[in-house]
This record gives sequence, C-alpha cells and structure tokens, in this order.
Amino acid sequence: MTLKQLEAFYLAATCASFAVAAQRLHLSISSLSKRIVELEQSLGETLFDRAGHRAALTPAGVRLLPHAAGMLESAQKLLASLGKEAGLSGRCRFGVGELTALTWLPRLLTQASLAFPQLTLEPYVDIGTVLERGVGDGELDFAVVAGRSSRSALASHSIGEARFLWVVATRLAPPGMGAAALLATLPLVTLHIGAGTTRILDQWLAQQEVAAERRLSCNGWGAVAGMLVDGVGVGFLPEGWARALAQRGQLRILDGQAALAPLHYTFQSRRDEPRLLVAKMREIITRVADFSATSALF
Amino acid sequence: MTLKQLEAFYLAATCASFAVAAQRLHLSISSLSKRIVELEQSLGETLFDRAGHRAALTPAGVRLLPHAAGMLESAQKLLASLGKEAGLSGRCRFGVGELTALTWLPRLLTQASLAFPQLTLEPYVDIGTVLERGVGDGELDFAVVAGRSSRSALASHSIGEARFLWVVATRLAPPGMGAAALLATLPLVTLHIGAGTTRILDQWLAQQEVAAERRLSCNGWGAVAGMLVDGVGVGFLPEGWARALAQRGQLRILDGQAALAPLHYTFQSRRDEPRLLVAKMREIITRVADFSATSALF
DNA sequence: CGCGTTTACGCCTCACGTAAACATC
DNA sequence: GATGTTTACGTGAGGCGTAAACGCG
Repeated sequence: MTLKQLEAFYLAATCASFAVAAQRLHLSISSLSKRIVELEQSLGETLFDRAGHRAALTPAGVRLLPHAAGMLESAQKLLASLGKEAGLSGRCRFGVGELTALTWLPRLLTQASLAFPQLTLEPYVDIGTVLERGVGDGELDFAVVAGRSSRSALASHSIGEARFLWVVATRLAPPGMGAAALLATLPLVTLHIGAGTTRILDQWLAQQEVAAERRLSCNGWGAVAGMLVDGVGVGFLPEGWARALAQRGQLRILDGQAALAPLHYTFQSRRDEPRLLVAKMREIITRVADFSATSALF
Repeated sequence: MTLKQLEAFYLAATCASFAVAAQRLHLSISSLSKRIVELEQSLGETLFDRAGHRAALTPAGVRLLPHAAGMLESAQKLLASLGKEAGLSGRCRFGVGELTALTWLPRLLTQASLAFPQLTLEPYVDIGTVLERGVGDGELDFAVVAGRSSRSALASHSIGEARFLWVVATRLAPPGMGAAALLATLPLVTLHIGAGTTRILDQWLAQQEVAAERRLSCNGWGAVAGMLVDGVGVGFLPEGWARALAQRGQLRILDGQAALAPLHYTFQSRRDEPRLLVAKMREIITRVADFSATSALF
C-alpha cells in the first residue's frame, strides 16, 4: 500500500469516472487502473465492482474511503507543517461565471499567484450548471456560481452578491420611463437561459406581471452590453457596468421602483474535499470577490 | 514522499542506530540511508544531522517525527479496518527473563500464534538490563522484565508477580531450620547479579541482617535448581518449582517466618510505540502470565 | 582501528504510456 | 458503435544489496 495508490483510489472513488480521476492525477487511465488493482491486491479486497458499465465502489471500498481521505489529509498536514508552499503547488482548476471573469477574476489570479507562487491556476469560464457538473464530476476543484447548488454532494458558501440595473440606450427612451413599460415595445436582451441571472429575471417578471414578448439572448455579458448600447433592446447589466456606461451617456439607467433582486454567489466545492488548497482559495476569494467592480474593459 | 520513507525515518529516529532500524525493516543499512536521504530531498529539509559520530535529529526532524508516527498509525488503522490479520503480520521480537521462558512463555507462544497466525514470534531470553537496552534501542518491540524500568523512554505496565521459596537439598538440613541459619554454613546459590531477583535477595539479606559469605551464581534457573538438588548450597526457587521438587523429596522448603518479597514483573515498551500489535500482545500476556506455573520440564 | 553512515555500481523490479482488446449500454 | 475499463508490451526510472569509501571517536 502506498500513498499514490490511496490517492488514486480516493480520486477514482470520488470522481465521475476513472478518466476524470486520471486527468486530475496527470496520469493515463491505464496507469490509474493498475494502481487501483495493485492497491486491491495489497489489501486483499476488491474495492470497485466492474460488473456494470462504470466502476462502482464495493462495500469494502466504501469502508476504505474515509480512511484513505484521512491518510491523504494527514499527509497534507505533514507537508504543511514543514515546507509552507508544500501542498499548495501543482494545478488548481476552478470554474467561474462570465460576470466573475469580467470583474474580479483578474484580481483573484493576481492575489492567488502571489500567495501560491508554485501553483498553476486554471480558471474555466462557463455557465453555472456546467460548472456544477464539473465540480461534481471532479474535473474542477471548485466553482463560483450564482445561487446554491442543488447537488447534495456539493457544499455552498456564500461569498457575495451582484446587483443589476435595468438599462436602455439613451436615445431609445426619455428619462423617467421604467423597464416594465419599455418591455412592451422593445425586446428583452439578456443572457441565455441557464445562466445565474435567469432566476432573478423570472422573479422580477412575475413580480411585475410583465411578459417579455420578444426575447433576445446571448451567451456573454460583453455581447449583451454591446447590444444594449447599440439600441437593440432593453435589458440589465451589472451595476458597475451600467453606471460606467451611463456616465458616458451611452446608456440610461432605468431606476424605477422595481429593482432586480440581488444575485447571490456561492463558492461550491465537494462536501468531502480534503485539500487544504481549496479552503485557502475560498479565503482569498471571499476577500477578493466584488461583483460591483467595473471590468477592466471599460 | 512515501509511506516506506516515513517508516524508515520513524524507525531511524527512534532506534539507537540506522543499523538497528535497518534490521527491523529487513533492509540493508545502505538502502535505509538512501530512503531517508530521498525523504529529505522530497521534503526539502535535512532531518538528520550527520556531523557527529552518530546521526541526530535536526529540529525539522523533531517536528516531523510526530506527524510521521501519526501517518503510520493511520495506515495501521486503515489496514485493521479491512483485513483483520493485516498489521498483525510480520515479525514481533520481544524479550523475556528466563523465569518467564521456563513458565508461561510456551503458553504465550501458543496463544499468540493462535491469535495472529501470520505473525512470526521471536522471543529473546536474557536478563532484564539487557532486555531493557534492547527495547530502548529499538531491537525489541517489548520485554517482560522484573521491576519498573529506569528509562524514561519506556512505559511499564504491571502484569503479575512471582513468588520464591528458600530451598535446600533434603539431606543437608533437618526440618525446621531456616534459610538464614543455613547460610552460615552453606554457600548461597543464586542467579548472577543483574537478574531481576537480585533486588529482592538484597532486600531479604538486609532485613535478616545476614551476609552471604560464600556465594555461587549462575546464569540460569535450571542450573541453579540442579545445583540446589545436588546439595551445592542453599538458595531459592520459583514457588512452583520448589513445591514440585519438594513433593518428590529432592528439596526441602525452608518456610521460615521470613519469606522473600514477591517480585513484580512489568511489560515494557517504548512510550511512543505506535504499533497496535504491541498493545494486543500486552493484552494476551496480561491474560496468560502466571509465574507460579510449573515448568514443563518437571 | 572500530563504529556508524554514505557513495558507487550492477541488478532487477516496478510504474509509466501507447495501443489493442474487452465489456457494457 | 460509443463509452469505460482492462490487458499487453516496450521503456526508463527507482529501489535493492554488495562492497568500498568516508568521518568521527
């Protein structure tokens, strides 16, 4: 029994497939498979049931899992007690929404690479549901997404909220007009369904008893902002963007009485995540996250 | 960093020398040395100071030691949680006094090999001081010796007491005569100084205000018993032996008012001993130990 | 010079990746 | 046939023991 075998077992047991686990170990699938077979031989127990389409933990494997996690955690603490940077090297893959990518992600990368010079940071930008699946499958160490996770295997920690303001091109509407009224004549320009803002938008529409008859969705905030500036329709933008564009006179903020609810963002990772690094990254993110920040693009 | 490296480090740090540690790992000294060098390289810390005649732990080594012990213990528990016999295989070296060897050691070996079929038991018979040094140096996993240890690194657990009776050859003395009186004319036949009985003998002599003018010592109870039967002098034997030989008429028990104090035996192991096996062996020994048992030789 | 540790070297096992085979859906 | 895991095999690094060297008492 070796630590490498235990690590391979732990990841294979917690990731969606051997392929994902192998990727996270920088190992070929075949080598991962052999490591696990060798662990099984050294323990004299079958840990995975390969009968079905995908390998499933046997009862012995289930019994072993917490012990293996404990060993790996002990090993990490051992390393942490000596070399400070130990355990905080290697790669860290994580997911963020586009809003994050365009606001505080650069600052996060600066801070994190300052704190962990040995660490290779690999952010993936995608919509929340994709990121959640990535964390669940073990492809990502964590993700910052809107709202709490519906997956019981993931733990959510609130890290802040983003506020949005309804806007429209200055030339399309006189001052004082509300978003609800404009939606009667202008199309709604927003993100694709599945993005984090979908929920607060639906909530707002229901509350206002307004239906968005014409709807135009795109998969990026940058494109949405561009369309709104060009006068394609009415929509909402992150507060910082809206204020920056309004100040330049390109957009008018529709600050009627009915504002969009703030969108809460959470840090999501596996509930059984043993890596110290993930906890440290959460600390930094909690400190750095600021969804009202203006993008460096402006 | 591997478990083998940590194990090598742990043993090298707790044993008297690399040679002893290597012996316990069934490894050559050179391989042990390399394992430790490799651990140092992987941790980026020097763990042993090789400046002096013998390797000594550096501060970093001292910091690492408890972590390494914890890892090894976790590994053991992991194995114990799956395969029952796991962790209880391999070799177990321990020391016992000759009295133990001639009374309950056979029963211990029977019981222990029944409880741990995979285990190779290696008892070493010697006098207490030698055994204590062996445990302290790491050559022995534990020892059963008379009295508590004077070494602070060893933990002592009482497991029973042995009683001794003064005897003399039947033909040498009429009934009713005491040992103190006989010592005036007959030599004292006893074990070498350093044996566990030395203390209770000295105590008895002081209490009786008797000096053993002629003294004849040997390094084995069997030889002492033989000499006493042959009428070489007066001496004492373990209670069971004395009664067995008296019943056959070969010896007379000198049951005067002044009996020897009972000799307390303790189970001694390293205070930081992490092996489950040692605790289990102590349980069995506590159950099995019986110093009044008659040797199978009779 | 003895003792304890390290270095040098030849040997062999072990762990890796590529590629093919196998099994399940 | 697509996906997921294992087997076959050639290669290279790593761990082993023997033997010689080093360094301190």
